[in-house]
Amino acid sequence: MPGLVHVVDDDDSFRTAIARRLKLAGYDVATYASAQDLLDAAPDDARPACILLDVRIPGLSGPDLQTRLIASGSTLPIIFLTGHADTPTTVQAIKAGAEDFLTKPISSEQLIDAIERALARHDTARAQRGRLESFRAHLATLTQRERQVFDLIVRGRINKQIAHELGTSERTVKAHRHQVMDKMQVHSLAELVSIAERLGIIDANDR
Amino acid sequence: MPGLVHVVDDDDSFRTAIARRLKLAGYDVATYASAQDLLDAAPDDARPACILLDVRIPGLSGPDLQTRLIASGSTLPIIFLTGHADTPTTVQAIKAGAEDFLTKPISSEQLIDAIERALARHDTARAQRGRLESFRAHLATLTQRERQVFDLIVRGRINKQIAHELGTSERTVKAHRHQVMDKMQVHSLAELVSIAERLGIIDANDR
DNA sequence: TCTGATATTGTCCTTTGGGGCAGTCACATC
DNA sequence: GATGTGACTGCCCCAAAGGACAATATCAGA
Repeated sequence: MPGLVHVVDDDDSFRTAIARRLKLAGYDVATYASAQDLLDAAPDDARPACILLDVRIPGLSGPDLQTRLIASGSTLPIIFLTGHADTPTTVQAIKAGAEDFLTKPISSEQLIDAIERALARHDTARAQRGRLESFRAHLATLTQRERQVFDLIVRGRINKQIAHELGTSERTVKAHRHQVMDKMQVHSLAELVSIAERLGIIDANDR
Repeated sequence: MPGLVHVVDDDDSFRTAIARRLKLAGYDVATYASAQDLLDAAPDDARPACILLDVRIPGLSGPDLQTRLIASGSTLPIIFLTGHADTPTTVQAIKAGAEDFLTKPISSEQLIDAIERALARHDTARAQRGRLESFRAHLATLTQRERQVFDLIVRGRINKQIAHELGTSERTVKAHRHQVMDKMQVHSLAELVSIAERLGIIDANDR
């Protein structure tokens, strides 16, 4: 499946021109006249895609849209494109994770380079997010008690200590522990700790 | 201890002027006429510090110096300062991890804001690096065999499997395992896995 | 009121991990 | 040749974890 490029620009003639160039290069293209149009379309993360975004557009600005998308949890990489770049905006956009910041006019070669990088990054980001999402989903099925036990397990406590800290018996902890391993779909403590670490559950300074 | 600002700029009058302003603001200042001068001085990571760096200087350019410093493992945050900013350079510098990219003339307020951010980031980066360095140092004391056992332990293998994979006995694995726990100075499998995860030793797709 | 989810606990047994004690073997260094 | 280090291993014992089977208690809903 070809990559999908979401083009957001208020200039009709620019949109059609860039869309033609990108389609020629083998990409699927979706165009939007405003940031709000793209938000309304709610592009999915399901396929390799990126956003080609003008900085100065009526209504929500490019950076505004970037902020909204990040807040909504999107991992779509953004390539900014602008006629006139000012340094603070550039710095801010890149710091916020934009894939690139290009100035018009732009050569097809440069543009396609940037798009390829963006699509590649989206791929890895999606894969990574997919794994984490799956872990988080499992984690969400834990009951309160199971979650407490989970937290103590991955911090290296033994059942006896956990039982004491939770004011219950060692046998009960074993039962919860079993549930945790089952629900998280892991077969070893090592896997469980790996996952907890990747989800940022383990504080570096708590031992 | 006040923050230390390394100022790299080939313009004598600018260096002295900026040094005066920074000292007034309560910082320690070291000045360098060229990138090479700073490399020769080999500033240490031991105290809160940052680099205020002109992009265009004779010899090694600002971005060149940035590349060298990153390659050498420095965690000193870099604030670029330039008379004329071009977009590709700005993008590249920020992507490479520069703390900020400012244009001359710069207000003291903006400058000090940037320096404060840089110093704060340096602090956390140093703390984090310190912890990792300590883990790495412990890891380096493991013998080949212990390291093999370590790798298998943190991937969730049980002693029996490790013994089989290494073609040795379970008792021997236990002995190595003991050495590993001892040398890494941890008291639980969970801690060991945490460390391995933070050092990037566990591949996400190996289970 | 009956049901399902959650939390709790017991007994019994097996597997796994941890470690003391003791000893062999190879290899390098002094 | 003595010494030291790393790798290897057996026997024995204890602690911790895992799981089978069984059971009680609470509470929210249907």
